[in-house]
Amino acid sequence: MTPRTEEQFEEIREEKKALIKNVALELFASDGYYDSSISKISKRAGISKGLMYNYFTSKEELIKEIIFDGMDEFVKVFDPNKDGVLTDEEFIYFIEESVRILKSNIKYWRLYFSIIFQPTVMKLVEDKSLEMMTPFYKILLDFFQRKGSKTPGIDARLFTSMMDGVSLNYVVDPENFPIEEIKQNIINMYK
Amino acid sequence: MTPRTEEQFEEIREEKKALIKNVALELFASDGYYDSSISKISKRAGISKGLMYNYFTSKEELIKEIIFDGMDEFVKVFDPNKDGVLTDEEFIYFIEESVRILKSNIKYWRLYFSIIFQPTVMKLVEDKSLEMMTPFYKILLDFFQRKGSKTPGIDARLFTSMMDGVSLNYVVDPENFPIEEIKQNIINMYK
Amino acid sequence: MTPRTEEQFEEIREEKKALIKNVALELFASDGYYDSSISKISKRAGISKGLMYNYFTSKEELIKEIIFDGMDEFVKVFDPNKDGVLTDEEFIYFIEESVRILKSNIKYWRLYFSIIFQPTVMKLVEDKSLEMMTPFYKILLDFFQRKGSKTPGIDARLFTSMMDGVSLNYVVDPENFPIEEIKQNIINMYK
Amino acid sequence: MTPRTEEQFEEIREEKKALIKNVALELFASDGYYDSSISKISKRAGISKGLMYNYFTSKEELIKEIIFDGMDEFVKVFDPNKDGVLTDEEFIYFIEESVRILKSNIKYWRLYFSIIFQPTVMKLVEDKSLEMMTPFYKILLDFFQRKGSKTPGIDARLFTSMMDGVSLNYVVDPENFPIEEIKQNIINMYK
DNA sequence: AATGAATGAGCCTTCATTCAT
DNA sequence: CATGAATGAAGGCTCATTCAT
Repeated sequence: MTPRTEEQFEEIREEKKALIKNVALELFASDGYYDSSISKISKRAGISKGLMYNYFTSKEELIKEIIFDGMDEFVKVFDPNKDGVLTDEEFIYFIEESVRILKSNIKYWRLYFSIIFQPTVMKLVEDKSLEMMTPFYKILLDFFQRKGSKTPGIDARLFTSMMDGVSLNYVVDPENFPIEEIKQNIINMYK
Repeated sequence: MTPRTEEQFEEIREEKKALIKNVALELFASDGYYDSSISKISKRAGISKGLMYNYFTSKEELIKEIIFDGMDEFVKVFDPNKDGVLTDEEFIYFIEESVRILKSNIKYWRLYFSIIFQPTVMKLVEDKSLEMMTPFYKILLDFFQRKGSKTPGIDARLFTSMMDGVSLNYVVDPENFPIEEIKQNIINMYK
Repeated sequence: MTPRTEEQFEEIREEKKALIKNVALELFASDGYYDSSISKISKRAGISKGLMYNYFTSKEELIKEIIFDGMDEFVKVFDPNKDGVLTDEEFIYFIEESVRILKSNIKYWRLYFSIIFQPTVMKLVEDKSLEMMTPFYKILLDFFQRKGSKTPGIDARLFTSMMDGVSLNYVVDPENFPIEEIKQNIINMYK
Repeated sequence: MTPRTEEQFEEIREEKKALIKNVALELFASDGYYDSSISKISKRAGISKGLMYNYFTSKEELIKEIIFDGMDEFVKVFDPNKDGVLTDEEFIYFIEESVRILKSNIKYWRLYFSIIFQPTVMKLVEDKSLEMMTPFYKILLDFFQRKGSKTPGIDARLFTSMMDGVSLNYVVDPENFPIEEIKQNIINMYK
C-alpha cells in the first residue's frame, strides 16, 4: 500500500531496460535491424509495445544505446591508456584481449559489423565509433614506429584490417572458425 | 518495319534489366537495401513501378540477381580453375587480381559486405556464395600445403580473413585506405 | 498533531484541483486540447500522472470543469438577474463588464472559443453553455423591446454577434486589438 | 489493353483528390481535425488508407490544401482589387457578397473558424491567411477614411469584428441564425 | 494520497505488390 | 510493353487510462 520508493522505481527501470536491450541485441544480431520490429522485440521481452517507449524514445535510440554500451564495455575492459605505449608483451596482450572481448560478446560484434554497412544506422553511431577507435590506432601507430617500421601507418592499417577480417569471419560462423589457432598465428607473425 | 526478332527483344530486355540493376546497386550501396524502395529505384531508372515487376518478380529477386551477377563476374574475370594449382607467381597474381576486382566495382562489394550481416537478405544468396567461394578456398588450402605449412587450413583462413578485412576497410572508405601499399605488404608477407 | 478535519482535507483537495486546472487551462489555451497530454499537464503541475485521476476522472472531465468554472465565474461576477431589466446605464455597464471579464481571463476565453468548433469537446459543455447564456439573451431581448425596436430578436443577435466577434479578435491577438476604443465605439453606437 | 494516357491519369487524380478533399472537409467540419482520422476519411471516401498518401503527403498537407482552396475561392469570387477603392455601393456589395460566400460554403467556414484556435493547425496556414486578408483590410481602412472617420482603423476593426461574430454565429447554427435580417441591419447601420 | 510502470487501442505513414487500362 | 492508381499489411509511435505498490 505504501508507494514504491524512488530506488525501487530506479531498480525496475534498470532491470527492464537491460532486459529490453538484451532481447533487442539478440534480435538485431540474428534478424537485422530492419527485420526486428519494435513489436517483435516487445513480444519477445514479454512487455507491451507502448512500454518500449517508456524506456527508449525511439527505435534508433534503442540501437544506439546498445551499440554505445558495447563500446563503453570495450573501452572499459580494454583500456590501452596506461602510458600510451605498447611494449611487445602488451602488443601480444592486445591481440589476446581483442579475441577475448570478441568471444565474450559475439552477438554484439555481429551487430556492430552489420551496421557498419547500413548507412542509415551507421550515421547514428559513427561519431562515437571514431572517437573510441582513434586512441587505439594512435598507440598502434606508435608501436610500429618504435619497432623500426618505415611505413608504420601502412603496417597499422594492415594489422587492424586483419583483426577486422578475423573478427568478421569469426562472428559470422563462430562454431567453425578456428579463432584460437588463428590468434596464435597472428601473434607469431609479429614476433 | 520488319518485326523484331525474338533475339532482339531479348537483347532489349536484358539491356533494360542491366540498367535497372545498375541503378539499384547504386542505391542499395549508398542507402542500404531497406531504405531503397522500389518506387525510388524505378523513378531513378526512368521506368514505372509496375514495369519493374515485369523484369524482376520481387525486390528480393532484384537484389539476388545483382549479387549473383557480381559473383559470376568475380568467377569469370578471375577463374583460378586452370589446373587447380597455385604457383607462387599465381598466388601473387591472386592477390593482385583480388584488389583489382575490388577496385573495379567498389559499390558492389560494399553491397556484398552489407548483406553478409543482414540475415534476411543473406539467406537469399548464401548457397551460391558458398558454392562460389569453395573452389578458391580449396586451391588456397592446396597452395599452403605445398608450401610446407603444417596447418594449411589455419593459414588459408587467416589469409582469406585478412583479405576480407582489407576489402572491408577499403570499401568503407576507399579515398583514404592505402590499398596499393597494403597489397604490396601482403605480397611481401607471403614471399 | 491533531488530525485534520474533513473540511481541511476538502480544502487541500480543492486547492490542488485549482492548481491543476490553472496549469491545464494554460496549456489547453496555448497548445490546444489535443496537443496537451495528461502527462504534460501533470508534469507541469508537479504531480504524478496517476494522481490526476484522483482529482479528475478523465481528461474530458478536466476540460469540462475548467469550462464550467469559467462560466460560473462569468455568471457570478456579472449577474444581470437583479430585476431582470436593463436600463440604459445597465446596458452600458453590461458592455463594460463584458470587456472587463474578457480582459481578466484572456486564456479562458481563448479556450472557450477554441472548443466551440471542436464538436467532440463542445458536446461536453453545450447544455450548460446554453443554460448560462439564455438569461442574458432574454434580458437583452427585453432591453431592445423597451427601446422600441421592431425586431428585438434580430437586434439582440446582432449585438451578441458583435460582442462575440470583438471578443474573438481580442483573444486571438490581445496585444494589437484596440479593445478599449472598440468598446467606446460600441457604446456610442447604442446611445 | 492500351495503357491510360497521361490525361486520363490526370483526370483520375483530380477527381480523386477532389473527392478526398470533399469528404475530409465534411469530416473536419463536423468532427474537428483531430477526431477525423485518416482512417475515417479514407473509409468514408471509399478508398484505402494507403491511397490517401498517393494524393496528399500528410494529414497536415490535406487540411492545408482544403483551407487554401477555400481561400483561393474567396479571393477569386470576391476580388476587391478593381481599383482598390470602395464606393458606398461597393461597400454594400461587400457585405452582401460576404454573406453569400458564407452561405455558399458553410462547412468550409466552420472549419476555418475551428482552426483559428488550434495553434498547431493554425500555424500551417497563418501566413497565407494573413496575406489573403490584408488587402481587404486596407481597402476598408481607406473606405472609412474617405467617409470622414477620425478613427478609420478602429472603425474597420469593429466592422470586421462584427462580420466575424456574425459569421461565427451563423456557421455554428445556420438553421436558426437570421442571417438575412442581420445583414440588412448591418447595411442600414452604415448607410 | 501518491507514484510511475504498464497497457492497448489507435494514430499517421510507408511500401512491396497487384491490376485495370 | 507500360503506366501509375490502388491495396493491405505492417511499422513506429502516442497517449488516456489502469494498477501494483
